[in-house]
Amino acid sequence: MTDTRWLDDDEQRTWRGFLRLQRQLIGQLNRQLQADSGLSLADYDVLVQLTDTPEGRLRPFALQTELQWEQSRLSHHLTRMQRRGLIDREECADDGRGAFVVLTDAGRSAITAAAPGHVDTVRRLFFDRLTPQQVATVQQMSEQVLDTD
Amino acid sequence: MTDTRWLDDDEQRTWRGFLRLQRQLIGQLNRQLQADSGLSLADYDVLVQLTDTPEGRLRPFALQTELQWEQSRLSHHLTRMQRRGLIDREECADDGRGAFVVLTDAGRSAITAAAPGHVDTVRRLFFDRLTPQQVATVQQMSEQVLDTD
DNA sequence: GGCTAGTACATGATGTGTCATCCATCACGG
DNA sequence: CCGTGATGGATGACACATCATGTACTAGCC
Repeated sequence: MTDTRWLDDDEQRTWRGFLRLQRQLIGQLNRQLQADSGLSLADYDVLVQLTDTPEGRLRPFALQTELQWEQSRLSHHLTRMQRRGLIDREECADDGRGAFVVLTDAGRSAITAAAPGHVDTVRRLFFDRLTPQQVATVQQMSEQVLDTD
Repeated sequence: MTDTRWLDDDEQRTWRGFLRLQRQLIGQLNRQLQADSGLSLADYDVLVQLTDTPEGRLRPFALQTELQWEQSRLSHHLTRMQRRGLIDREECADDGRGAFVVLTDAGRSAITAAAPGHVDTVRRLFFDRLTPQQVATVQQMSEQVLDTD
């Protein structure tokens, strides 16, 4: 057990800043979405995946790998979204265990209504405040950090 | 109402990458802390603030401004931490409305035990995977994005 | 003193994420 | 056909975050 290399002041500032940045961004995005269209960021992500398919239907496990969510989180979330009428579940003929998640009309109009405002907010809070060089760095970082695992 | 400037593919990748990066990092940090010392990241942050004071006592509103938490989140969280014996509440003589949050012995030993492993993890997952230049960019970014508001 | 704001904090309701666990079904070797 | 293990998915319990609201006290101001 070697000695811990504590974070120096600079590193502390960076780390705290990163945590705060991330919490602020997510928080504001969530509030904007919630206020303007009654959706959460998670709802939005699910709906986007569904609208990206021609039929507006996906197997949950496909959604799961797209979103990189835990399986039970997805299941719970789908239950809540179904209760709110944004999606529906259908049985899967091919696989007796499986199911389909289907976009409802309400779901489709919700995402259609929400998208412009959300994209504007992402642009305003994130891209507009960073230089192209910084944006490129973020891209690199996410690849580096995520791949190394 | 002008037309929405949608995100191009590159921007989409960057944004998704950032979201995923952040979720992964927080998730792993939380799991490590939880597994190794039974604390959450939030617990850890509260305890750090308390240990930074000579007496291990702070007014909740001071904690709030340090952590930048919502007041009710803090209050709920303190209730849970108190129930687990990590902190205690005391009345404040100066201000009849106020209170003090005090570090208990259990709380102090919990943070002492947790700190090395947590710092190691932060280093391993974040700092060790980034170049000094990237770290500097993160620092800049958090300042830019957070100040602009 | 009495009125009015504002501050410090708590609480309840509700939505969200995680863990552990369970059930049904599929795939496959015997 | 029959086990055995893997896969697709649901569920209950619980920790956590947020919103709206409530309570108690302080601090002016008349």
